[in-house]
Amino acid sequence: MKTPGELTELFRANGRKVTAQRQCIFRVLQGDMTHPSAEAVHVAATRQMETISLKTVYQTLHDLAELGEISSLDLGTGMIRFDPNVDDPHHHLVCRHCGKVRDLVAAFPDLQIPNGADLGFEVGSAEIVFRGLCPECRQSALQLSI
Amino acid sequence: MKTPGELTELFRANGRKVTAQRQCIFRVLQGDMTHPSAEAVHVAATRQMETISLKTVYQTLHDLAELGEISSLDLGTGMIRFDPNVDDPHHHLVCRHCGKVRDLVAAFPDLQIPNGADLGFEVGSAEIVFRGLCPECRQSALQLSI
DNA sequence: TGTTTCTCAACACTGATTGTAGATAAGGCA
DNA sequence: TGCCTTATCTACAATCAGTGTTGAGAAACA
Ligand SMILES: [Mn+2]
Ligand SMILES: [Mn+2]
Ligand SMILES: [Zn+2]
Ligand SMILES: [Zn+2]
Repeated sequence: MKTPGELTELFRANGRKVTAQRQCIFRVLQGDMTHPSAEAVHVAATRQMETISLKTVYQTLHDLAELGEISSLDLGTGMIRFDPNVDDPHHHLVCRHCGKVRDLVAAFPDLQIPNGADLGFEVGSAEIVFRGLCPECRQSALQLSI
Repeated sequence: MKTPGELTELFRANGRKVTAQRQCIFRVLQGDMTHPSAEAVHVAATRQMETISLKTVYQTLHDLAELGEISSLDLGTGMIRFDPNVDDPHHHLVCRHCGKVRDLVAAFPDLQIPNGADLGFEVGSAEIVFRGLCPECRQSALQLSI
């Protein structure tokens, strides 16, 4: 994702208006590695601007996704997650207990589908999702089993 | 997934009652390779038993998943999909246009996470989702672009 | 500054899934 | 078989993430 300043110019260049709410959301997303849900972005934005509505957050997240500045991910945690890291290709670690999502920057070169196994699909992308327990949930699982 | 007869015994052995509705759902799932949603299972079940309720379908699908006879998949198509194929490990092809899901039976052995890249996660499983266009949607996309 | 067009925020709505509770039926036993 | 206990079934209401609508308000641009 670009910086808030660059996003301001990008929005103007695309005929979108730049409002205080949108700039607030730009700042909130800047450097956020947690893959926040719309709700989480709203909570963080509210700390800077009490009256911002959840709908506005959704709108702006969709605008950013449309411009390719963030990506939206459905990782099975019950809510769409948004990812400002669109510059390096990566996969994801998902905690099956608390839903935490972390980047896994690693190349897995051998995702070639064997001949004939693609059943006629025209395959455009492959995502790998690693599911497990994050350090925090691992810790509490340990304590429970003692 | 076991056969309807075996599932009947399994349910009884687990203290669950075997009803005509449940057996109807067993039959519907038997050999279904489409990874149906609960709604799709309900539609198919209704053809054999007009009055079966959607809630009963959800309940039975959850029971089967709890017993390990089917698995439930969230592949980002908007609905949970159910998979009676729990016997051979496989990955999935998902059509990004119509949501069709197909098995991809192929081993991708090199999914080892590089040392230190797991961020302390205890990784239990890795799923690969291949997204693209199914043969039918590919065909209609072709016709549109001519 | 005035005009146009986009955006804001409140509200109602959707669609998948879950919760509730009384009616009903399964399974065990005499 | 007939009764009893208990799980299950159905209809209905509720939830929850996300979307559609609309009048008020603000940005862009001349
Ligand atoms: Mn990411
Ligand atoms: Mn499958
Ligand atoms: Zn966790
Ligand atoms: Zn398709």
